[in-house]
Amino acid sequence: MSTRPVTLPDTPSRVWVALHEFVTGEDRRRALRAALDLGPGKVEVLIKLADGPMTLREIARAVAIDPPAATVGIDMLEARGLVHRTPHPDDNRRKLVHLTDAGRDAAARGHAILSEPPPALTNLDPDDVARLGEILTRLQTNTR
Amino acid sequence: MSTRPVTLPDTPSRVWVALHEFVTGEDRRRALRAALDLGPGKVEVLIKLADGPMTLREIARAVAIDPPAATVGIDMLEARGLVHRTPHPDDNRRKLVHLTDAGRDAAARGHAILSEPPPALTNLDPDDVARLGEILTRLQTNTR
DNA sequence: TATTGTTATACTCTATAACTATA
DNA sequence: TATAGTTATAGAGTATAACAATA
Repeated sequence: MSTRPVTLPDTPSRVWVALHEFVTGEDRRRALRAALDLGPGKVEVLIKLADGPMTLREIARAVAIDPPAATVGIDMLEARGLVHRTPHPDDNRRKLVHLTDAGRDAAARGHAILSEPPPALTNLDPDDVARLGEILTRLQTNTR
Repeated sequence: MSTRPVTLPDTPSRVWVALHEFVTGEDRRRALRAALDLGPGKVEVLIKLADGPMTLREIARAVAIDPPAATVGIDMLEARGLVHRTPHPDDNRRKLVHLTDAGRDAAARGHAILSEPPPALTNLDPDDVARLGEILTRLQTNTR
């Protein structure tokens, strides 16, 4: 009787689970909390705002939260002096959220933390890194 | 004057950011909430408990939370009838947390949701899936 | 009427500190 | 004295519903 391997061959499902484990194994939340006292969602907002001001609605859509959550979240960032609101020039209902200088600094520091690859990836064979990059490019264009 | 590409070559950092975007783009939290009314952390606990009972301490370590958070979390799962506590046979300070039948069912359904690969991955060339699986295996053994 | 932002409210998730019971 | 679990408390994060102002 031949022994069969316990692990299945590489199916999309198995690869998906492994991908998730690898990515979420790195605890970015703790790193961001320690460095900036902000969660990943707040840092994500700051980084998006680095490209220019956004309305509350746009922020909510960009980070997949509801409008009330955006209001509360921006309230907190504003209380910390990282963003500020101005009236929208074309529509008095809307408000534009801008980064302050402190917010721009926090966005840059947060981006640096989030861009720091884990050692396992840094130590990976450069050919594998290149292959991985190519496959990811194909995945990203594979919306369908 | 030659035009240089805007994107940098594939560095570990760029690959890391792309990996993260791909993985977290799928909103598992909403899917789990809709199907089971549980968050990813709770489902993760249920799935781990499917391998056998664990003490509160073991659960806390396994999902990287503090002991009080484990107590509160298990309280909630117990109130929903998904787990139950029994005294530890060897040590009266400890308690063992077991899945109930309902908990085992929820763990299975949660595992199915978490294992469901996104369309982009399902549609990926099987050779790329295999390559990706190999690279992930090398990454996982690359702890250093 | 529809849209933008807000307030009120509630629940989940997690952390720190202090406590109880047991080893 | 050290460990396992708990309680109390606090804050971040997000959701739903109801509301005000503006389009």
